[in-house]
Order: sequence, then C-alpha cells, then structure tokens
Amino acid sequence: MTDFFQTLNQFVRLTPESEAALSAILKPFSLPRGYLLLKEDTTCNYIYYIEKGLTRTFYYKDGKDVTDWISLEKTFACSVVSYITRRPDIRNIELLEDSVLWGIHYNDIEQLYQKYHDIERFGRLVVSDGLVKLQQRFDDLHFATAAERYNKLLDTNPSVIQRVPLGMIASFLGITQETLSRIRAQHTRRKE
Amino acid sequence: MTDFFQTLNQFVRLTPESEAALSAILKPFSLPRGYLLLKEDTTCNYIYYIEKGLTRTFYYKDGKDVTDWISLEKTFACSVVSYITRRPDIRNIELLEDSVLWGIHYNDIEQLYQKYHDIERFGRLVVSDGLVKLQQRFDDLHFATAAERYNKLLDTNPSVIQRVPLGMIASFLGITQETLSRIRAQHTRRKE
DNA sequence: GAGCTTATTTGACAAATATCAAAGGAAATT
DNA sequence: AATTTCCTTTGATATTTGTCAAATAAGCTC
Repeated sequence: MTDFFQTLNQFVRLTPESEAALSAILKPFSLPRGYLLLKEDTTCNYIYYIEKGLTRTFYYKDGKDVTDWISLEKTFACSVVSYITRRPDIRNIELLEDSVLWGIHYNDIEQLYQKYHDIERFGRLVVSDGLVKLQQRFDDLHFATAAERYNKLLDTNPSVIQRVPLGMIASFLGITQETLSRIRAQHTRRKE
Repeated sequence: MTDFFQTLNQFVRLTPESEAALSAILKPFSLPRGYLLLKEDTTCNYIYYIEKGLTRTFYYKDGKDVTDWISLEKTFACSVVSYITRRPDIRNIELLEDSVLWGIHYNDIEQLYQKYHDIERFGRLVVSDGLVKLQQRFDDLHFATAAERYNKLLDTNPSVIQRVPLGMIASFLGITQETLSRIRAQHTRRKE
C-alpha cells in the first residue's frame, strides 16, 4: 500500500482524512500469472494499481489476439472504456506474472469523489495522465513503420521487451510476430 | 454560450454559483477559416469549445502533414498533451471553417478547480470522455485495413467526410490520399 | 468566365508487411 | 531426461499500400 500512496503523491497531496478514506476502499489481491482479472463482455468494476507484476489488456479481432495495453508496476490497469462508460466491452485483462495489486471498485471511488474534493482532483489527474499516455502511444504508431514502432518501445519501455512474449509485443505494436522477429534479427546483426 | 452549458449539462449539473464563475472565464472567439488557433512548439493555453465550425489538429512528421484529430461542433479542441503537461508540443490547430468558439484558459479553470468541487468534477468527466473517445479511435485503427478505417469513419462521423478535404481525412486514418481516393472509387462503383 | 490555385483521381511500379508453412529453441511438466 | 507445450525464427510467396508522375476536376480571384 505504501507504493500506492507514493504514486498518488505524484498526482496530489491528500488530507489525512481523505487518505484514510481512500486506503479503506483499497482491496488487496495477490494472484498468479495467467489469472484473468477481467473477462470480455463484462463490465470492468475495478481499476487495479500494480504494486508488483505485469498485466496485459487484450481482445480478439477476427479471431486474432490483439494486445491493447501493457501495464507495469506503479501504474494502473483497467479497461478504460468499460470502467468509464459502465458497459461491457471486448477487453480482457490477464496477469503476465504473479502479481500484487490494489483494486479500487468503481462504486467505492464514486462515493469518495462525491465526498472529498481532493479525491475528485486525484481522479481527474489520473485520467489526464492516462489521456496523455494514450495520445503518445497513438502518436508512436501513427504513420510509423514496424521498425520505428519497435525502436520507440525500446526507447520508452525497454523492460516490456524483456518481460513480454514477442507475439504480444508485436500485436501491441500493430504488426505480426514474424515481422517483429525479423526486425529484431536485423537489430542484433547490427550490434555484432 | 447556451450551447456550451447545454453540453456541460450532459456531464454534470453545476450550482448556480459555479455556473456563473465558469461563464465568467469563457472567452468568445469568432475567427475565419484557416486561422491558426495553436502553433507548433508553443504551449496550448486554451481548450476551445466549438459552438460553430470545425477544427483540425495536425503536425508534421518527416515533412508530411499528419492530421491528428478533427473536432466538430459541440465538442472541444486542444492539444491534450500540451494543455495537460504544460509543455510545448508539435501540434497545430487550424480552423477548417469560419468558427465561433469559447476558450477556457488553463490558469482560469485551474483556479475554479481549486475553488469549486463540482467544476473539478466537470473537468474529470470531460477528460474521461476524451479518454474513451481516443481509445475508440485507437481501436478503430489498430490492425484495420485502409477500407475498414474509412468505413468506420463513415459510420461514426459521416459529416467529417463532407466537410474535410480528402487528404486530411486520409492522414487522419493513417493512409495516403491516393489509397483513400481508390477506396472511395470502389465505394461509388458498388453503389451504381 | 479566364486564369490561377488547390484538391482529387488514375496509372505504373516499388516497397513494406502479411500470410502460410515448417523448423528450431526454450521452458515447464512428468 | 524425456515429453509436451509454447515461443521464436526463417523461408517462400501473396497482398496491401506507398511512391512518383501526370492528368482531371473543382474552387477562387480578378
């Protein structure tokens, strides 16, 4: 939980009362690799703070597994569309490693939003940060070649490349795994 | 201004005091087609509500003009990245038609966020809505062919196709204008 | 409405990436 | 250690889309 409040402090400084109220709604999860946090066609009720581990948000498009987002430690994971709109959507979330998470239920945080101005501010800033990150991810793919996409990821999130299977990274980048494998082969050749 | 508060009411119901405070910071703009609302490498200080008209957010990538976002009436336009991070970024915003806008200055709304809980909530909900829309746009392009991208736009925003030049739509979809022109030719042929 | 500018279409060709198929490797399980 | 399963690489080929160049078409301005 310490990690969570450390991350939170990067967004906003809460009053002790708000902090206590927020810590009271955090639910701990300790779950194994492969666990499905969210199943497609259900409504996402939790946003998860990742203390330890790694999650992947994915869906099926024309029968093919497409990775939508990868969340690392000290960030959040959820189906943004479902959590905000309160409707089911196509996304699944799975754990790529054994993980320790803190879940925030939609209804619980809604109540705190109503009651505590500073928690509402926290919410606004978290969503704003998410919006900036998604825009940057979008920019990284817009009119970029397969190699450019991979290099950008290597720049911004090198640990993802160590921890996530190639096929998932490929679909995260909007390319096939064969193409990504060939790009990687080029890379190592260059380094020799 | 009526339009603005009508749109606002879809997000949240403000107290009369908050509404008055918010209306006091709205700045009216009436500007001609072609006007540059935001210039690249500057910080975006305004978010604009579009009462009438149409804006395009764009930047240059490898010397080529890339359309990032198109905003229609009753929606907002700004460089999300720059407005939130308070840093310059690469995006320009131009008017594609003579327009009537209401600008909200970053500093002004920040003050209101501090003072009025319900305006902070409004901010959170606007950003949340923006996040959902960006995610949906992202989904529309992820692993979609050129024709699929165009058809999706035709479904969700047909008016854009009437009002925005083909080259700009093409780059918005992440394809070349020649490819889009050929897709359109296929389309009309099918209808005959 | 002639002339200029800008936007769109079309064609020929090149490049990038996907697809299909198969072979290697690595890791987990018994 | 052997077996199974999953992950990655490689090769051959097909498809899609981009690039370059030129021809039309549509809008604006004087």
